[in-house]
Parts: sequence; structure tokens; C-alpha cells
Amino acid sequence: MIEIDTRSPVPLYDQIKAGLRGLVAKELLRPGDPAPSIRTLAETLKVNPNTVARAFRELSGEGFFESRRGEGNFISPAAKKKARTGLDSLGRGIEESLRLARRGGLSWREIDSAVRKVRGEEK
Amino acid sequence: MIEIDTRSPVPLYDQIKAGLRGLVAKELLRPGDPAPSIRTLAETLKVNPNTVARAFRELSGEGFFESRRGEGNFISPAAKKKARTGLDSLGRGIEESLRLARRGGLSWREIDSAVRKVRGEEK
Amino acid sequence: MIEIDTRSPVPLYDQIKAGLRGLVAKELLRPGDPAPSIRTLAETLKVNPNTVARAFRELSGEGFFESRRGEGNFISPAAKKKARTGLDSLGRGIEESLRLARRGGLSWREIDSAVRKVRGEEK
Amino acid sequence: MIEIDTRSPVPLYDQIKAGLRGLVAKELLRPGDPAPSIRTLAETLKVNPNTVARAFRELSGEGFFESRRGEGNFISPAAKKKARTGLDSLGRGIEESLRLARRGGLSWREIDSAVRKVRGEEK
DNA sequence: GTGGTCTAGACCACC
DNA sequence: GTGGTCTAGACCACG
Repeated sequence: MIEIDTRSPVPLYDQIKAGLRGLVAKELLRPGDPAPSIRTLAETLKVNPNTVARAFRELSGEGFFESRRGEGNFISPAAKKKARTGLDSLGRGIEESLRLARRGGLSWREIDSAVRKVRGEEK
Repeated sequence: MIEIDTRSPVPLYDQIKAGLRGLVAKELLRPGDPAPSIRTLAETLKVNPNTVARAFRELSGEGFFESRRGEGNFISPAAKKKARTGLDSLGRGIEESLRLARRGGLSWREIDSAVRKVRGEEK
Repeated sequence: MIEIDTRSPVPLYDQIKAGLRGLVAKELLRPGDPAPSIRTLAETLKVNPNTVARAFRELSGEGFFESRRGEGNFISPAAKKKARTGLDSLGRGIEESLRLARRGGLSWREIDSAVRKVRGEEK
Repeated sequence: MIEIDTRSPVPLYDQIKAGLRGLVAKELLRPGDPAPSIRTLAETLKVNPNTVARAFRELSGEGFFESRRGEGNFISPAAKKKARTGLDSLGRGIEESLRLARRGGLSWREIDSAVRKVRGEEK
């Protein structure tokens, strides 16, 4: 459901947050749906439950989740809007990696080919 | 000569490495040329000499620099070839940030606009 | 567990690297085992944590260690093979000291007696 | 006449000192002979004259050279004895490299083969 | 708790 | 002047 890369320098909890936001953006999860449980998600991702818990905590803080007493976490009605804030930081991440690459001498040709490569991996 | 961004999450020594590789890629520095001295570079970048030293040490380890005792660091004859390995890692950095963004639900439209934005910054 | 000699001209971080490789070569540490933590090793060796960290970083760079975020360093599955490259450099160190000694006029008789001396120290 | 290795970690001036002592030990230079001139030696070794000068200065300090006014440096009558002090430090260098190698897990078999290798290079 | 980055400053070796 | 090693200590990120 969610993909993460343990060897990436990007923190796992950030990847998990991105993954959850992505599920909402792609409408695989809709407002009102129950959030996956921390424990099972930790198991399927083979990740420390603390790490998942941190991602959930931060998303709850943003109002992305809604907790109903005794029932657990649910996707909040506002989640789709809230997802935007995360998207911005992802965009900034891309910009940074581009600037670094340019300073390091990578040509736009090579950058474009990297972009096409990822685009091609998707379907 | 080299640009770094203190507020970026990318370690300074990595930015410095990228910058130096870039100078070679752009042929502002050629094999045999002396690299700027650790101390002066540290001063101009307003960074601790240890940080610059680390970047230099790693580049020497790759065979990108040759460090002559008491004389300084020089661009190695093989530097242009070695530069490729560095460029590859920059490319991989871009790919990672793209995959993360896609998993997080960023659309290709938005990604393309980020790319154009950086492209536009360059003059 | 690891022995170092503060008065030797050989850098401490090199001695620490050699010691860790030795533990693997002697199978006191096997692939998958956790390496001692940087802080505790620094304490037992009475050395600054930065110095140990440098040794660990370089071993990780060689693929000798795997460093898992927040968990520590682990002996990589490939460590036994990687250990060879380290051993080679130790061998080269010996060769260099021998050549220097020969150029300086030390006789093979004297060299052999030095070798026997070290051999005798080991019990 | 003297062999040095620019890429060795051993200081050039130490290598030069060892070389000069070796010439006396091998009786290619005898007491009373003129020492080679700093400038020509620096040229043939392709080394900074300062470096040769340092080696000469230290050897003179030991009484290895004798300077006759207006004529330059000559090998002192006591040079053969003085050469011993240098040999001791070469021996210690060997012992250190051996201990380091042993701590790093190199077997005596491998060490012996390194010794034989250097021995074989000579004639 | 873990490792990683960075700063500050001392000291040494070399050219 | 150069680069290299080491210490000390602060601060952050991660699990």
C-alpha cells in the first residue's frame, strides 16, 4: 500500500507521512475512512512501531487524522486540504536536489533524463 | 566561486564536494591546478576549516584530489572521470526526491513547474 | 577487546579500524552482530567519540559496517571479504617499513630479529 | 643513488636521512668523502631543496656530517657509529607496523610472505 | 539510547 | 604557509 525505502537518507517517518498523504491525494483513502492501525502498518512496512507512531502523531497534530473515542483514528474531512502543506515541502525537496545537482555540474540534459526515468518507472 | 546554503538539510561538506566537482565539470578548475586552500576556502564560505577539510579528505579518498604534503591539494589528472561518480549520486538524489514526491501525491504538473522554477533562477 | 597505542605515530582512527577488522578476522565479531556503540567504545578506549566515529564512518564507507539509523552499526554480511582490502593495506605498510629500513642500511639479520621480537611478545 | 617514494606517508626528509645513512652503511660513502650538494641532490630527487636541507641539518646535528669551512659538508669519521641511532628507529618502525598488522588480523604466514616479497625485490 | 554534523581551538608535521 | 589529527562540547535526527 505504502512504499518506503529503508536505505534512503529521507527519514522513515517522513516517508510514511508522505505515503499516507499520497493515499488521500489519490483517493485510495477518503475522509471518514479508518486509518490503518499503527501496529499492522509497522509490521507490513517492517519498521519500528515508534516510527509509525511518530508519523501518526505529527499528522494528527496537523488535523489530518481525527480520533473518535474508543474507535481509533479516522481520516479527517479536512484531510485533502491539509495534504497540501506536505506537498509544498516535497516540492521544496525537489528544488533543493536540483540546485545541488546544478552546482555539482549536472547538465539539464542529464536532469531531464533522470526525471523521465522516474516517470517511466511508474506504469 | 562555490555556493552553499547553510539552511539546507544537505550537509555542508556534501555541498562543498558538489561545488568543487562542479568547478571541474565546468572546467574552471583543470587537472594539475591547485585547489583553493582549506583555510582560505573555509574563510570565504564562513565555515569551519574542519568542515572543508572533511570535504577535501573525501575527495582525495576518491582520487579526485591529490594532496601534496605542505603544498596543498591539486586536481588529479583523473578528476574528470572521477567526477562522473559524483554526478551519478546527484542524479540519484534527484530521483529519490521525485519518487518521494510522487508517493506523497504530487502531480507531474506540479513537479514540472518546480523544475522550471529552478531552471528560471539560473539567469 | 581492542588495543591502541596513543604514543604511536599511526593515527588512532586507523588503529581502531585495524582493531575492528581484526575482531572480524578472528571471528569474535560475525556478520549481523552489532558493533560496540561509538560512545561506549570511545569510553573504554579513553578516546574522543569523534575519533571513533571517524573510524566507523570510514568502515561504513567501505561497506564493512552497515549503520542503521538510531540503532547502531552492524557487521555487514560482506565484511569478511571487505576485510581483505584492509589487510592488504596493512601488508603494504609492512613492506614500506621494510624497504625504508633496507634503504637505511638495516641488515636482514637485524630485520629478522625485529620480527622474532614481535612474534615473541604474543605469547 | 638514493631512492625515495613521494607517495609514502614517511616524511621525505626521513627517507633522505635513511638513504644517506644507508650509503655509509653500505660503504658507498666513506668518512672523509664529500657529501652530495644540497642543490644537486634536491634536483635529482625532484624534491624541494628545503626538504634536503632539513635532512642535512639534522644529520649535521648528530655529528654525521662535518663541515669544513669554505669547502662544504663531508662525511664525518664517526658517521658509521652515528648511523646506528638511525637504524634503531627504523627497527622500531618495523615493529610497529607488525603489531598494527597483527591487531588487524594479518596472519604470520601473510607477514612472512610480505617479508619474502621485499627480500625478493632486491636483487 | 543511537549515530551524524558542525564549531572551536590546540598541536603537529611538512615544505 | 600548507594539510592532518585530536579533543571538547553543542545540537539534531532517528528509533
